[in-house]
Amino acid sequence: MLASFLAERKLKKSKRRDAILSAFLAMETHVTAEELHRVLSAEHPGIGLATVYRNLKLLASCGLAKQVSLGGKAARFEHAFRHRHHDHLVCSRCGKVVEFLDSEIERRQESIASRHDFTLESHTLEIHGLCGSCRPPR
Amino acid sequence: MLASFLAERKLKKSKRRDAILSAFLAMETHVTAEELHRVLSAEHPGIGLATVYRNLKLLASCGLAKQVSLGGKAARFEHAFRHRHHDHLVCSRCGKVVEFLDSEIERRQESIASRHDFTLESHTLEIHGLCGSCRPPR
DNA sequence: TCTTGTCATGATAACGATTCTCAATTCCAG
DNA sequence: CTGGAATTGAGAATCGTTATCATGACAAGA
Ligand SMILES: [Mn+2]
Ligand SMILES: [Mn+2]
Ligand SMILES: [Zn+2]
Ligand SMILES: [Zn+2]
Repeated sequence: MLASFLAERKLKKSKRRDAILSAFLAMETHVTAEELHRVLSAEHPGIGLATVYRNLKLLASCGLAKQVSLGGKAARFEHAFRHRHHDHLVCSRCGKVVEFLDSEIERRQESIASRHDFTLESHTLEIHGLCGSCRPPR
Repeated sequence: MLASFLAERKLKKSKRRDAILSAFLAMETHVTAEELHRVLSAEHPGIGLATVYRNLKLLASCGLAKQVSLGGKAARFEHAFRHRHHDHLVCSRCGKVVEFLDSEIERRQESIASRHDFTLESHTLEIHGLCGSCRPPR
């Protein structure tokens, strides 16, 4: 997947590139470039933050990663290979993220787009609220 | 509306504040602080960009304006007084914005939130695509 | 109307996230 | 091996936004 993408565009393999890819794949959260950089620094000290950004963008453009916002200011990346599209429910207090997919909502978005003569390209749906453990009791 | 809000918090009226409010109200688009500043500069030269930011934030906190993102990097503000909640359809090429409201989608978001034991606070739904005039013919 | 304490403002510095620049390094096809 | 091309790290630069701070405007009371 990455290999063919690199080949097609005469991009090279590199130790850091591989390290970033596997660190990202090992990650199970919606991660920030900085967070990933911190993790990587343990095994690969000296790796630059800019390189993490560069490669994350690369992973995104070849479909291995997907950038999402989740409300915060820093961009977050999630796995995109063999991952169904989904939207997010985010706790505004602790940041907990729940992924969901509602096909009726998806369908309606299609119809809204075509009703207004738009060719749907993508959409972002984020629901923010307080999760059970953050909700004040009583 | 603004007046009572200001009074409650011992904030003052001011020429610029009024100017910003009315310029904003006159605006029919989803405007950027910088765009509004540019417009204001015609009638009120010398008004600072920081002041526009400050007051736009104020308008938002008293319910006269609402901040939305619409995909770009700069925050945009839209009227919020006597305005029903709605979501946006945005042309990824020319930036055209269409507002819509789908009550079934709204309802489903409620149910998704409660299904996961979240207390819904807000949501953001943005559909991106190409509008009719931007879509390549062929 | 003058006084005064408070709030608002403009200029500009600071910020955080991200990208860019560029010289040094690493790749890899030949 | 080599040479040319791609990659990298460090740090500068960018962009939108906020913070600082000295100065000006406001409103309420004397
Ligand atoms: Mn996700
Ligand atoms: Mn709108
Ligand atoms: Zn929570
Ligand atoms: Zn368009």
